[in-house]
Formats: sequence, C-alpha cells, structure tokens
Amino acid sequence: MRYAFPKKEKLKSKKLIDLLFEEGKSVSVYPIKLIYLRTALPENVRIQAGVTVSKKNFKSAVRRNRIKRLLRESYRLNKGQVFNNSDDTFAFLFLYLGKEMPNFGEIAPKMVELLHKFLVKEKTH
RNA sequence: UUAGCAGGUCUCCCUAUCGCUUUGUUCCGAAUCUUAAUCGGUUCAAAGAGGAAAGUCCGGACACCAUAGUGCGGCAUAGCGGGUAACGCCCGUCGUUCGCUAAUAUUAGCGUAACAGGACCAGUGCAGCAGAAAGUAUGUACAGGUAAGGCUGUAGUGAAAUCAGGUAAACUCUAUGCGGUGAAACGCCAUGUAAAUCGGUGUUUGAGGGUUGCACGUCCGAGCCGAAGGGUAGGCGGUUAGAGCGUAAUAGUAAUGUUACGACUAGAUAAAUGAUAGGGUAUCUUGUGACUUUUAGGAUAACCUGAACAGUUACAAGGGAAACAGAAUCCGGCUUAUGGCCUGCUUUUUUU
RNA sequence: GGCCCCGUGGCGCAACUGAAUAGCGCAUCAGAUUUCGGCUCUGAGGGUUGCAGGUUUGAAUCCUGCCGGGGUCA
Repeated sequence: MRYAFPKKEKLKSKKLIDLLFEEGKSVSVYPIKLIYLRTALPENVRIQAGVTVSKKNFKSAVRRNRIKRLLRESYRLNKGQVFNNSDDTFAFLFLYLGKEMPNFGEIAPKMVELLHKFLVKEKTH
C-alpha cells in the first residue's frame, strides 16, 4: 500500500460537501470529527477526503494551515486501514473541533482510533 | 547594565524515510487511417512564501463600461522648492510651537521633538461659567484730559474685551487634482433545465436597460417585473520578468537620476511549499580551571595567601531556532505586529 | 478578493448642530411595607464613552491611526 495523497483524492466539489452536511453520518474521537457519506464520486477513486478548521477557533491563517496539514498527514499515513477493509466509495470530511494547538504526536493516534471506529460502525450496518 | 530612537542586515543548515504543487523529461496505455497535439498513469531531475505575504489607509499599472459628454453635487490635498509613473509618500528648506544650553533681558545656537503650515480686510455662524458688557459694546473705581462727552490710560472677569479681535480638524472661499467599476474586472469553452405554469405591465403615444449621487443629453430596444418551482455552480486564458534586484562609476546637500556589467522559472484555487527521526551551528543556562582588574593580610626586587564584581578564554553537562506571521492580478508607499546581530545617539542602575 | 456599518455602567438604548454633574429602563445593593417572599415605595453604588494621538479655552461629539464585532457582493 502506498501512502500517496494526490489531488484526485481531495474532496473539492462544493455540491458534494453541501450534500455531506445535509445527509452525512458522523463519528468522532475528540478533537477530530469525521463526516462521511457512501456516494458516487466524480473521479475514479475509492475515497475523496477533505479537512477543515474553523476560523472562529483559530484566527491565525498560519495555525489553520498547520492543523490542516497535520490532519492530511495523519490521514495519508493511515488510510490503508480503510482501503484494506472496505470496497465502497466514500466522501470524507475531517473537522478539527479542539481549541488548542495540537502536535503530530497527539493527532496521529486519534486518527487511527477514529478510522477504526468508522470501520466498526459501517460493518455493523 | 536597563529602556528607547534612528539606520543597516539576516529570517537556520545537513542527512534519511514518506508525501504535495509546477515545469521539463523517460516509458506505457487510451483515442486516431497515420503523425502532431490531447487525455490518463509512470521514471528521473529542477524549482517552490514574507519583511511585513497582514491592515486595505493612499497612489498607479492593467481590464471593461458610449468615442465617459454638460451642469449641479461630492471627495481629496494645502508655506516654498525638488524627486517620482503617481501619491496623502520621500528629500531639502523657511516658519510656528515646545524643550535644552549660553549670554542677556531679549536674542543666538542646538534638537531621536511636534506641526492638516492657504484665506476670518467676501459673506454667514459660534463662544458655557465668570464678567457691567462676548461683537450692534462700554459700567464701576482711580488717574489724566475737554467747551462738553468713554475722550485716554490703569485695575478687575475670561482662552478672547474694539484690536483690520478669536474660531475654517464651523459652514464657506481660493488654488490644484479626481469619469465609474474592480481580477468575483474581462475574454473563450463546456455542462444542465422549463422556449413550461400563474399574476401584472409594455411594443414607436417606448416597458426596460447601458448609467455612475442627481438632472439633462445620448445609445440599444421587445420584452420586463413578481410568485411558486426546476437546473448549473466546472475548465482555460488573463497569470506572472518587473516604473523590479545587486555591484561599480557618475550627477546631486539629499530624496533620486544616468550609464555599464551581472543574476533571476513560486503560481496554489476546500487553496501546494509539509511530516517524522537523527545530527550540527548561532546562541542560552549551570559547574570547574586559568588569566586580567580591584582590594585585604604577610613578606619587601620580581612573591605568597584570601576575597569581590565584571570581562576574556578552555573544558564538561543540559537546552537548542523558538518572534510576528502564509503569496491569491502585479507594483510604489504608509501603518501596524515582531526575534537575533551590527553601528550611532539618548537614558536607567551598579562598581571603581 | 472588494465594499459598507457599528463600539457609551452587567444588559438594552439616549445625549453626536462641541460647554464642564454623561441621562433613561431593566438588573444589583440597602431601607420601608409583609409572619416570610413577591409586587409596590424610597435611596445608593456602578462609566478613563473600545484604545492611542491631534485640533480646541473645552471632545462621548470634530480629525487621524490602530483594536474588536457585524453585514454585503459571484
């Protein structure tokens, strides 16, 4: 399994994002929340993922960028979990709910836990 | 040693692994009669945030709007001279205020100092309290003076009391400048529905729009407005080499100009430039030793012992880039935020 | 990316054509009334007018620069 996270796997369609907020389900492991939806995607990939950080909690653009990079990085390194255990196509959106600056050591284990929780929830359905 | 001001300068480096974007390139596939081009994947290589990228406060470039016209309105600037593409920016200079110093009783010199610094003999307005009186003046006391009289001076209130009064960051006037809208400008391509329904209004007696704060003028002109409902919300160009940067010479008090040479691929778009691990440097903290300086005691040619603050240096241990901050069409300024280092000046404290 | 508006006691608002004690309602506190509480009545406290400069004799008000909040445009 490769750890690449190219442009095609990024969630960009405004339409899909609106749909996610309307119809998506969610799991969360504080401080990360995952909103997801089983749906068709415009590109020929299994999952499109996006990240978002509230401007209200972090006014500095530098900090918002930093958190988004950490979220992307941790997803990139751990997405193999999902690809190996599921064949459906999904749209993902990760939200950062915390109000404190995290570091990679805090984010990465939470991401692993979150993706595991997601898989368990989907299999029971 | 503390704090500040001004000027200059920098905004870590190396290795490994895993990634992102752009450009070039290798190979493979799709499509096509073939090639080129195109699309998808892939190999390798190169490049990839700032001094403020920020605030959006000024000024431009550039683009579009009818060849941007006229009148009214509106906005901005304000000694003089220069610089500049331009500016509300910068430089020089004069003046005013303030502070300091020196002599002197009003000047001179200096400054990390401040200045929106045209006009109140064009007109209009405004001035609480105090005060007799606040802009059409003139009361009291004292003194002077007249033929007579607030005719003159002083006192008193106040920021200001008849003075060509004060006030324009009051209206206003003068001079100068400004057409409007901003990359969500603008051009091209693609995708999709409903050329449907209901109501109102209009077709040369002109609805509506271009058009901007208003009016006029002018151009287009058969649709337009509302209700409920349906669809799309993608791509490409604009888009990165420039009124730019460095060095030297030269003109100028300076801002800045001129000439020569040289170097320079950031272009993202739910938004790239990152993550992890290890090491190093600048540098910081602590400890030990040596030297310098000062000082106490003893000896008295240079020496010995102890103490203190500061500095220099060597070694060891530990910490180690960490401040403000993320390009979004591009430039010139201003303002604000902020960590080092260097230079100059002012300042605080301590020791001698 | 552009444009516009607003900051006054704890909360909601006045005073914005400069004038000296910055006002009103609710809330808070104290007293009266009541067996107690509420209602009612009386009184009190609470403001560097977002911050920093400037103009002026005098600034919440005028001007400039910051800070914070909100809205709007495809």
